[in-house]
Amino acid sequence: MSKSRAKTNADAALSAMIPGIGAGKRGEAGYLGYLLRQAANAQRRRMDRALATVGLTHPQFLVMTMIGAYPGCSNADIARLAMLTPQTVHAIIAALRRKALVSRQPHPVHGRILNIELTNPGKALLGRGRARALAVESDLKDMMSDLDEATVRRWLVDMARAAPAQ
Amino acid sequence: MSKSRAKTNADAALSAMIPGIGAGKRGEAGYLGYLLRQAANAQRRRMDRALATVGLTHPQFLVMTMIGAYPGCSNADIARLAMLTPQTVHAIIAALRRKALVSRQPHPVHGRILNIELTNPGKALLGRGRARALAVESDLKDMMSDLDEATVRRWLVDMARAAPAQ
DNA sequence: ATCATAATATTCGTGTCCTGATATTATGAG
DNA sequence: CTCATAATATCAGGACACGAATATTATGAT
Repeated sequence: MSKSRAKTNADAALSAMIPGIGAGKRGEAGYLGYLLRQAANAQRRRMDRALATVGLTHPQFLVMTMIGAYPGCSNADIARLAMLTPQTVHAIIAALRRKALVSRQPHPVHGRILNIELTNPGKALLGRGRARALAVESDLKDMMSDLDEATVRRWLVDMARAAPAQ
Repeated sequence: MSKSRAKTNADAALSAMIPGIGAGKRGEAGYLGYLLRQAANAQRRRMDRALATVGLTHPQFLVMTMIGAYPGCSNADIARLAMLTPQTVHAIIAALRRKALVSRQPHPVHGRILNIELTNPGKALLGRGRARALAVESDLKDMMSDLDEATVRRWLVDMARAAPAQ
């Protein structure tokens, strides 16, 4: 019903009222929260498409990236880094363990913590995923000026900081 | 492990390396895609908390808002507006029908389409949810200048426009 | 030493959200 | 009219993502 494909349209009268992505409340006049969701949604889909070529979901890639950056971190550490709950990370780690991309070792001192690390196949796959992710990131930067980028980055960090404590 | 609550900390050596929300790659120097995800994540949680007081999830509120704005729209219309797949919207509509917040009528002409409308209890609940949502939106606007807001809005719309076709 | 507090890992149930697939109904071209 | 094309609604399956709850282990104060 976005006017671009009104060829086979069941109810032109109603459909004509429904705006496309840049129009009406879906455009710059819309709610900030809605626009943020719309943009993040698009980004998530771009990343999922890109990472599907190496057999990873974007949450899996995110968690593997965290583990690569902080080898030996715990489930709870990852949850905080990724702004997810421990339960969610648990499910993602379980999927990665099933694929033998990560392994866990009991903490040498603390009896409860399990240290998580990438396996060799995990490191290799992460490298291939990173190449895809960087290509997407690069496209994003090309979309705006350096001046705007500074403003946008500051705003994004402020938005995350204003989050309620988990 | 964010330094703010390092009281009971299992592994201070590793934890000290892990940045908080505004620091390191979690700050303005991080990947745009990651920052966008982090910000949208925080916003989603704010909305879910606010809407939980009226018993709605934020996708349910979003879909009800669409139906309120375009009464008689179809499942497919909503999917396009919310940037979701028809299957996802189907699940949300099913939940709303279980709660008797929306109803469906066969399209008067088209034999396949089902027109969706809010019930009276649905309209009432949407009104109460809207008050909560507007309070969150208002807080967002207070966080930045009018000049920055224009830049941010333009960028968010560009990000959504660059989405791959569903 | 004990005991409240807190952090960890985990399970359960519900609600998104996607890809893939199927059945039904319209529409347009021939 | 007929048939290819497309749009609709829906089912099935898998992967997040959350709140609530449980069990285990540490820590800190008394």
